[in-house]
Amino acid sequence: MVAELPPIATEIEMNQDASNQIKGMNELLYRQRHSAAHIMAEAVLEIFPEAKYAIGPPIENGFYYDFDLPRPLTPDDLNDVDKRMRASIRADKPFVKSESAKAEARAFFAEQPYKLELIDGIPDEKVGICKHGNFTDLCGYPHVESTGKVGAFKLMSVAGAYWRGDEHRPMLQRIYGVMFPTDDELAEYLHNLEEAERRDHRRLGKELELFFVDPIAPGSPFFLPKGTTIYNLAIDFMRGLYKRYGYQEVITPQIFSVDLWKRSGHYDNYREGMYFIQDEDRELGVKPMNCPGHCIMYASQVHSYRELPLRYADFGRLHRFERSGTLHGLTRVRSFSQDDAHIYCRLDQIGGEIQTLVAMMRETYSAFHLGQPRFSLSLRPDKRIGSDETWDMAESALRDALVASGIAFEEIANEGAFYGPKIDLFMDDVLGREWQISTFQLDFNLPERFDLEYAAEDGSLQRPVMIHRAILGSLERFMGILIEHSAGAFPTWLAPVQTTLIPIADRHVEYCEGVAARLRETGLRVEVDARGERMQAKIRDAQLMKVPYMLVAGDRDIEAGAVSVRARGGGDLGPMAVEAVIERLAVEVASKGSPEGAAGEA
RNA sequence: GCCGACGUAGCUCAGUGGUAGAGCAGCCGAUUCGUAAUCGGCAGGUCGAGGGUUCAAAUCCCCCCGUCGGCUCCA
Repeated sequence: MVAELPPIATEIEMNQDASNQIKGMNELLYRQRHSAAHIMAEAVLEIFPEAKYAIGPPIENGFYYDFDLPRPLTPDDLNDVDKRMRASIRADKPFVKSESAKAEARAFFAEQPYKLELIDGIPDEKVGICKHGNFTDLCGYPHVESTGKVGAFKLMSVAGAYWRGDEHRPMLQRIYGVMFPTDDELAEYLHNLEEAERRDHRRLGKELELFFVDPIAPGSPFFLPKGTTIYNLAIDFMRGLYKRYGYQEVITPQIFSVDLWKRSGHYDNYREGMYFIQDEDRELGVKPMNCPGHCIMYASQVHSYRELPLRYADFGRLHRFERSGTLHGLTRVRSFSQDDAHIYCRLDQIGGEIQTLVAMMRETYSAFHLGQPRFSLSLRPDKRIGSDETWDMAESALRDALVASGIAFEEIANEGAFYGPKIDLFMDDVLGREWQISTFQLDFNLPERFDLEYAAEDGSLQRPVMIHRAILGSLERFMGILIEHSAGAFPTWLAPVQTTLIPIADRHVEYCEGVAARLRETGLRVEVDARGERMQAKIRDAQLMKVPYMLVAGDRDIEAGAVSVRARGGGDLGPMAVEAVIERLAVEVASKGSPEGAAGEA
């Protein structure tokens, strides 16, 4: 295996434009991170010569490599790997690329089952080989010229990872590292990580007294009064939209006979995600989704084309079994409710409905001060129901609606559900993990299974199409994302406590209670901090609880019929008349603003 | 579920075979103060559950529960 490839510096075209697929990585960084993975494998093989090595790609903030090792890695091993990597980098060994015939490569990697499997999966006749020092790897991707050219790195963790992500295949040990071009950028990244931990919704949920989870109910959060306030405000907000956008809210059962789940197909396809209860005479399933119940409701009445689109909204509580290892604060839970709705409409109404959903989504993301989500459009999979004409129609209806709304989106072939194409919206959490929030899914299947019909203009009976849609998605998950994006400093309309009255001395408590009563009359959520603490301590505590406005009252204020206003983040705003404060807060609440500025754009 | 780490007071954490600790929070008392922590006292733990080793276990071993990170960003 010899034949030299062209020198690295002359652009080797990268497989599938690999570096563009990963967020925030230019080609140099891609090469550096990829090279670092090779250097790490070199180090691990020095320690464990018998190790089997699998794959080691560059990733968003660094790189990883998967190994099959004789024993679990310890933190000491990581230090050892780190040291050996730095030695290799100091030695500045050149990366030498070549190609070899598959047969030669198979002979070379005879003791490396994972490499052999990779070779089998490569369509070309020749495979890439990359060597530096004594380490040789199967590799078709570009590197830096030599080990000394990589950036600043730090090994982060060891984790289990199934070979090829398949839980039926062996579990390997994955070492994660981060790498940036310079020491400063690495330090900044590590600093940002620490900052991110401070705004982790699980931490803030406890600190701000919003929610907690207890081992007594894994994956099922308890919402404390303050968290419940926010949760209900989110629901109120959606109800407000429903009035304007023509939705009808409904209430449907929690537990259904398995007959329903058999008819809907959930029993066959989703059973492992459901909870079942044995009644005295039959088996019942706790609902993981509202859609079958809504279909029963739709079918309970006769429908005319004049009623369509018919929009049923439901905040019903859903239960889904999630594997214990996947539970995560509010973002992956077993018990939750959604701002769920199902729209029954004609095929030609799909486009208009989607455009309306985008408008609702924009209002919502703006009101909650979230940024722009990432959109994806998932197209027909191989295994599907419905005719090609129907799919053509449905896919272009979704695509056209997005284009008409000026939305940038990514089309993903083959990722749609078997029952229809869908649009998903994703937001990052504070650690850069992406979660699905909103979803708009077409469904040709359930109307079929439940034999849903409407009377058309010509008197014939037609089948409606169904749109599953949620804008906040799981309210639990939404709240988790909301907490992290706001760092707990919610816009005023959402803050569980909107103002705290701070009497300077005991003799000012009565006045504060009077002001608080006046504020409550206008619908504000107000507390009076009447503890025997100093004003400074009360301010500090209110700041830590991220209360938007602190109203301080002492002798001077009482005399003037005023309060001294302090805004969260804005400092001391000086004395204001009580009625002026009410006016300011009313405007801010109505505009969904915050003390730090107006509502964000979505 | 699987791999690894972790689980000590309400919270954050110290304690690695020999009498369970600190800070904050809580309670009581004093202080009545002008924009991010007033002072003093008191109380608070079957050391996640169960089993084992040992004269002796928070500490070592086994098992269970839970939490945290990870489990295709595909040579």
